[in-house]
Amino acid sequence: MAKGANLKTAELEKISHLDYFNIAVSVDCVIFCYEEKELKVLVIKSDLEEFSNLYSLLGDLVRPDEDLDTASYRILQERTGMEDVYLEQVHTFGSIDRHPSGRVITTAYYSLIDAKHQKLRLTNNDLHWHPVRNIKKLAFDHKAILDTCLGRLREQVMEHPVIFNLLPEKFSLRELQELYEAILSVSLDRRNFRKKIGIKDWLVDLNEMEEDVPHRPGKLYKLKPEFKRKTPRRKSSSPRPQVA
Amino acid sequence: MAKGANLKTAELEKISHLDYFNIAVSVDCVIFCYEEKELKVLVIKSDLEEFSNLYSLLGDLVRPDEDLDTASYRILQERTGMEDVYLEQVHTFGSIDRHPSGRVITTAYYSLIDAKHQKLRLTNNDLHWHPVRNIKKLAFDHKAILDTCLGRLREQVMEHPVIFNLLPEKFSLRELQELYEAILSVSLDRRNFRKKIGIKDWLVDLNEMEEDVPHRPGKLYKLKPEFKRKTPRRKSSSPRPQVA
DNA sequence: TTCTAATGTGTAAAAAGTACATATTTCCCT
DNA sequence: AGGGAAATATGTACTTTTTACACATTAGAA
Repeated sequence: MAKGANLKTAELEKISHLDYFNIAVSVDCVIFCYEEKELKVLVIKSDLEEFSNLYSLLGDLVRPDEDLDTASYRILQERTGMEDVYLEQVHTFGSIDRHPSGRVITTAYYSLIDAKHQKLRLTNNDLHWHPVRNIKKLAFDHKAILDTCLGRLREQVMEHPVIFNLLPEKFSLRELQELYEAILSVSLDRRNFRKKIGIKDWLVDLNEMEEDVPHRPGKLYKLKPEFKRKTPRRKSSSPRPQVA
Repeated sequence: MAKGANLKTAELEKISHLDYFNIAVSVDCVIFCYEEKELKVLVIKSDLEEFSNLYSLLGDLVRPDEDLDTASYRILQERTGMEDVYLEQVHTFGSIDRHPSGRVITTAYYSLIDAKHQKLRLTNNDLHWHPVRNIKKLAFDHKAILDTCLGRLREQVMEHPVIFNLLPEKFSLRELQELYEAILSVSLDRRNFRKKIGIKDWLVDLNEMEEDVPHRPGKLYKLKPEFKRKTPRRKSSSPRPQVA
């Protein structure tokens, strides 16, 4: 339940018998970055005793005055300090017993950020980037949440220009290809990859070269500005319903 | 808020100041069927005064002892009497002001059912099938929910064999094509359509013919059993988290 | 200067998608 | 019983996309 759940126990007791308002609502963020040629996810040591040896995703209860997208954005900002991030809702997990302290449903978001541009707000809870492929178990149902979000990312990555949120502004085609390979866990043919990316017409050739690489430098590219879409696709708050 | 929200006002008042347990959780079902060559959705007259002239989707508050998938299944069953239905979670809508009587977040599901096999549980609220293409406005944010679910259906329909849940067990290729055309709002070339369906290898030729058609009857097909997937893709309740 | 490691590029074959026309079968009507 | 209407069934040429695959070039490092 992370922080934010600062309810006095007495109050909790008082409402626990009520049928329809005793479900808490949280959001959990699967925050991906790409670092050292690996896809990583931001995790933190669980502060629940039940899960004392496990890590969990970053999440928090939704405040009564914020919508879900705002809540996920807040969590991301609190932890990474980043202002302009790509976030997308994926799925809501609502099993009865998914949280040991009570009924909490959670809406999962995934987020893509450029590891270079963020500074983690360090806590004493061992907040850190963890390679996705090493993660076997997480607290709560967070492993299932991670898997679902990774699945969604994989679905989107070939169709939509979202992957660029994981890279710095300027990148080489090799970096881009390695990132695809890391996300999809496949290896791709270089020529076919370049052809395919070329067809999509997402990139601008910057006429600049890589620097500080221990081999022949490659050209640098950036994403065409019209494809930058860091804010959620769906509007964060739908218009108030109009009475006929 | 539909039925189910039978809280006494005093109790409501008592808890309304609490920060984190005053968000109600509902599910809304976008129940599609295919009838008279049109895609239709099940709607009901809103029972809120604010929306007295509008229809809404079928929804209800989630009970404390049921998970989200179960709740959507219950709603569907209560209204259509069907046992074995295709249901899939799409998106959770959580704007602060989406519901006039308070903070209610809702998880939207879409469902596909064969119109022939259900009998609506009639109410005095004008529950009925409404052609999707005629719907301009619904109560709450239900029009946005409908649009989102229709969009998801369209995304899935060419890739996954879900569409067959809208058809009877046996169908002709013409019926199938007309259904695709209704969902996608396009018209398709018959020969190319048959080729494409053939490649997917989803169908079994039943060696039977249509009957009671006013023209030359076509062959009947059915979906191969291994592609029937009426239950939700994601497990309806995730395993209890295991402590390390 | 030579070696190494990566960049950059093209072509042929296979698969999938698109556009398009004619013969056939059944029903229905006279 | 025959003829017309309406829908079924089917194939081919063209284009586009996908896949498999090899060699010359460049810059850094030794």
